Amino acid sequence: MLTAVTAAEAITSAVEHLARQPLASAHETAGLRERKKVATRQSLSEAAMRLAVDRGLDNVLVEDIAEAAGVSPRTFNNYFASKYEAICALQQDRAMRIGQALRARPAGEPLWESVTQAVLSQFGPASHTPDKAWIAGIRLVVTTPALIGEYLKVQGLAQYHLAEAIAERLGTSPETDMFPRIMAGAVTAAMQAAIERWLRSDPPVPLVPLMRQSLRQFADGMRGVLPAETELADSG
Amino acid sequence: MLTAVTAAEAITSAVEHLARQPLASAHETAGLRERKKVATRQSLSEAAMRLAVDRGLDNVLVEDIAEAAGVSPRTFNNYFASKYEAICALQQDRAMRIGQALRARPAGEPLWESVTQAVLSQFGPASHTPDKAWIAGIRLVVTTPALIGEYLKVQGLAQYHLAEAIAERLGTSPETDMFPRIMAGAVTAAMQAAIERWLRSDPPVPLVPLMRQSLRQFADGMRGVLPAETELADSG
DNA sequence: GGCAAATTTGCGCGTCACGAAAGTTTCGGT
DNA sequence: ACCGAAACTTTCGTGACGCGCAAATTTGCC
Repeated sequence: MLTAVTAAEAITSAVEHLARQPLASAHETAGLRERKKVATRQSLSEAAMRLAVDRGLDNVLVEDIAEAAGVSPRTFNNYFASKYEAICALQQDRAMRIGQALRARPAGEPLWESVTQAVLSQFGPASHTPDKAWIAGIRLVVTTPALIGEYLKVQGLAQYHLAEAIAERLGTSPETDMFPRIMAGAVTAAMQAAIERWLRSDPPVPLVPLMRQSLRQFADGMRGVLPAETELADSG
Repeated sequence: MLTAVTAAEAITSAVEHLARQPLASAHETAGLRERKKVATRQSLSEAAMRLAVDRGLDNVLVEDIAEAAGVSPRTFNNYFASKYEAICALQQDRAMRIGQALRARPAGEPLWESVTQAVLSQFGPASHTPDKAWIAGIRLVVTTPALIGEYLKVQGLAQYHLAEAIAERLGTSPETDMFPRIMAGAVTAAMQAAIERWLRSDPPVPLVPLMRQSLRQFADGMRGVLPAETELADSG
């Protein structure tokens, strides 16, 4: 794995590297080959998560995960570069699907609404409180120091993906317009904030309203914070 | 390294783990102990960066870095968990300093201005085009797949730090108000976007104006995108 | 059925992360 | 200036990891 690429191409390629992974949503399509790959990937990811949740991350070897998924340890590494990556794969997939969801929104719709809907669409029906396993999973990821790094990495990559989708909607090129990136950063942060706060909610509340509220706080907060209309800006 | 912590506390603690690292700015203060630690850390980080830049990341062992810094390999791991971490330490430190800079802004100043100044203050004088080594360093980090992950992680942690500083300024608690997190996410993304674009600038341009422009694009972009004033919002 | 391409697998190696304990340096009180 | 405690470094050892390589197996397609 050598390292010569043109600057910002690399990020894109890194994003694609993960984006290229078959999403679970590719269920319907394709031949046996593809379906098996998806299944294996999911198997591994789920096994990793489950084992880590109820046995403790440090007590799970790659070997265990592979065994639980019925493949050789070597195959594990064909899918994931580390057990951390395997554990975060679900988050990864969901994050990637948000970009897709955004592209699928009706053409005329205002960006804000599209983004909101795209995001919310990936967290189930509005009043749905996620099941125990999912909660335990997220909690594990957000709680375990060793996983936080991976989590942040996933979030970061998701930003690029989301930014591309936003740029498409705005009809601008990410090469010249920095706004999509920024917007994506804010939206991603809004999601994270909502999730964290949701994790802390003691009588557990449904996630989606919190998520919606977070995006609303984004909007409302910005209004109070934006500087006066840019007057005749300086240097370039 | 076991893993039982209360949910969102862990992130904070992870942030602190890195934030707690002595910053190079602690130069002036403290006894010999502290100063040596800072020196060693910096030594290691610089060695890692330099070696990676001109020899290729894959041709640098932890052992090499330790040797170049004049310490034992084991000591390297007392400071950094991986060579990637070592390489990104400079970015790490700068990111952390932005939070400090924000806290140091005059009390009455509007948030937007404070943030802008805090950010810009960490990228040198306005017309200063960074030196070759720094450029090569950033390019390496943003270009090498294996380092991108670490970079994103750093950015993610920086967000938390920045968010805390913003929350302080706004006088709200990050526990209940999600806006600081979101704002921090946007600002961080703005910085990244500016840096990437700057890396791509062919007749090299100074970074600071680009950074300023990015923040301006943030503001201007938001104005065009914000939804109509929230009317009587729903569920909570 | 059978060939080409993709995927899985076994093997091996160099590297890594980190616990434990002993050695060394710094600190603070007297 | 000395001494004991605390902090930091080092040596040693180990289990695990990440991945290149090449052989074996499975899948896709005609």
